[in-house]
Amino acid sequence: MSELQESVRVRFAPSPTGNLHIGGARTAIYNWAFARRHGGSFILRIEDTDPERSTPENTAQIMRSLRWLGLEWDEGPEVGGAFGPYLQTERNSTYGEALEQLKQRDAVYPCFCTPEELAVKREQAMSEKAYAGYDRSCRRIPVAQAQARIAAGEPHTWRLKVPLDRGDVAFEDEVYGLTTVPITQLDDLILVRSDGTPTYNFAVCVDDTLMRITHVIRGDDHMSNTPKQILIYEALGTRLPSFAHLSMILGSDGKRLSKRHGATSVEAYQNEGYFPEALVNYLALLGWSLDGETTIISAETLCASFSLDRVSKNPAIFDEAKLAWMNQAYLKAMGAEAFVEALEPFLVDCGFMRGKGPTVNLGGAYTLGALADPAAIKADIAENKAWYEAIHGLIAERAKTMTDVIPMIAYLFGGDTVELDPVSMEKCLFIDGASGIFDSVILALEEVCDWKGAKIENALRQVPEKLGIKAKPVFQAVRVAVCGTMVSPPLFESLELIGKDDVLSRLKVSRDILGWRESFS
RNA sequence: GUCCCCAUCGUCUAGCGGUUAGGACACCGCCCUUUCAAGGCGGAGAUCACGGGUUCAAAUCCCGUUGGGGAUGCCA
Repeated sequence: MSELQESVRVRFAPSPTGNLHIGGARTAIYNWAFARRHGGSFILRIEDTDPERSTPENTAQIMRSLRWLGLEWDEGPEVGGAFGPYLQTERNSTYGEALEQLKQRDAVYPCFCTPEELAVKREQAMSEKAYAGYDRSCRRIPVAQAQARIAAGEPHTWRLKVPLDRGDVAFEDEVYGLTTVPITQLDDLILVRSDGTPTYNFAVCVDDTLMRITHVIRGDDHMSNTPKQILIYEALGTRLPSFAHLSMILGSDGKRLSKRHGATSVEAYQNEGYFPEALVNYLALLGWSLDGETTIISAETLCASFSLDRVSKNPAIFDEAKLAWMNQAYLKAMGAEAFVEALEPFLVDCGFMRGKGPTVNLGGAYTLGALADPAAIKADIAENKAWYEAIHGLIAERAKTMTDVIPMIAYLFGGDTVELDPVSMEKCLFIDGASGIFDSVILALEEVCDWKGAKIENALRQVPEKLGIKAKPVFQAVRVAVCGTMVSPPLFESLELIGKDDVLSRLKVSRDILGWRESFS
């Protein structure tokens, strides 16, 4: 790699034709980490030259996702910078100037072929022989004649005059190494469309030059564009940036990641309750490795150690299970305070209000659009921080994402009642002598003054001892009565959080049910 | 069609001429245990896509084949 004689400047240049997807996020992460590693600048540029598919909403969403991931850009939309504007649609005059320059250098020529004509030519050439691009017919039009046609208002594009005597185009890719493309494969590509707007390849070269980009780190799909762009740089007479291409991220079937693979956008993972740190960690290691051993890596370490020569050339299959595992690793490692902060939006969305139960409960699914007042929920969290923080210890070893947490903790919010799961009742509640056991349990718990997990456990352990039965069925019955199901977070801590009065109420409900049941048999 | 690129356990990867081919996820078993997890320990899993070379020695270097991906747009 050549010496970095000037400060590193890299860019992430998404086109806002959709939201930020997994592949784009990884490209952004590598650019960002590379900039941080070299004390350079990370620039965001929006490539919105396609008016058909670009929307301001997508631009906003992409920026939201980047910020959520913690990838702050040093220059770009909303933060400014000395080389703006950073939206290509706002840079039209710049491309116009660049085109003028190329005209003066005799590096371009007008092409009057219509899209229809070109399509016919292409199809014909493809079927007959090896098609290698535009046949350059308009290049042979005499200058005076071309000028006259332009003056007459005939629609035309501007094409690059690829030097016929130039040898093959070669470049040293920072991850793929030397790549050479025969010049015969490169045609006179269109730089400026008939409507005066620049094409992707042209805009990229002009912008990367003007924005002083030193390293172009981008998706693999641009590998074949690179030789074309090198030709444009040469026509412009500007220095080439370094290039580094990143292999693609594939779905579980080895095919290009798409909707049918499930969540592909960063936003979707955010909504599913993944942590940005975990996503960044996972994505960073999907195609790059520190040493082959490290699986959990902080953003700081990533920024201190990222290098292009350890980027993998192989396309990688996106493994949801590993991401989920990693997310849990972050969940376990994060402090209770940070956990509550992350949990709050999910509680608000689901309408979980202490004592009032989950507001929206559709057959076990807690969905967005709750009825509870968000302000009230937030206030309750603020006033009872310790209570909410205790949840972390209950679920960290059991949940992978925040959306896992929600159904897991619903029972904590029911106040004096809980929804009882029929299967769990059948298996663990309706056991021999259950109502007697419950009488003892209630009696024992009523006597607990200091309502803490350890005290509750002591009291509860005495029940099976006195009755001369095993502890397990007793605990399981209590679990069902208080938590609603036979599978739940730790029992004693749960009882502590639910509170003595509510626990006793729930136990009495079950005791009554057992009483009625026994009276019928 | 033509051009470019890629190829190590199911998955992500380490490896850069000499290793019992290492780690992580997933999987299986045991331990722990009031449930579920988590954790600990152990296991299975890769003839390094295939075929030729080069070399005393090849997963590592070279050539070919096969398979996959990308480009070949007035999309990016």
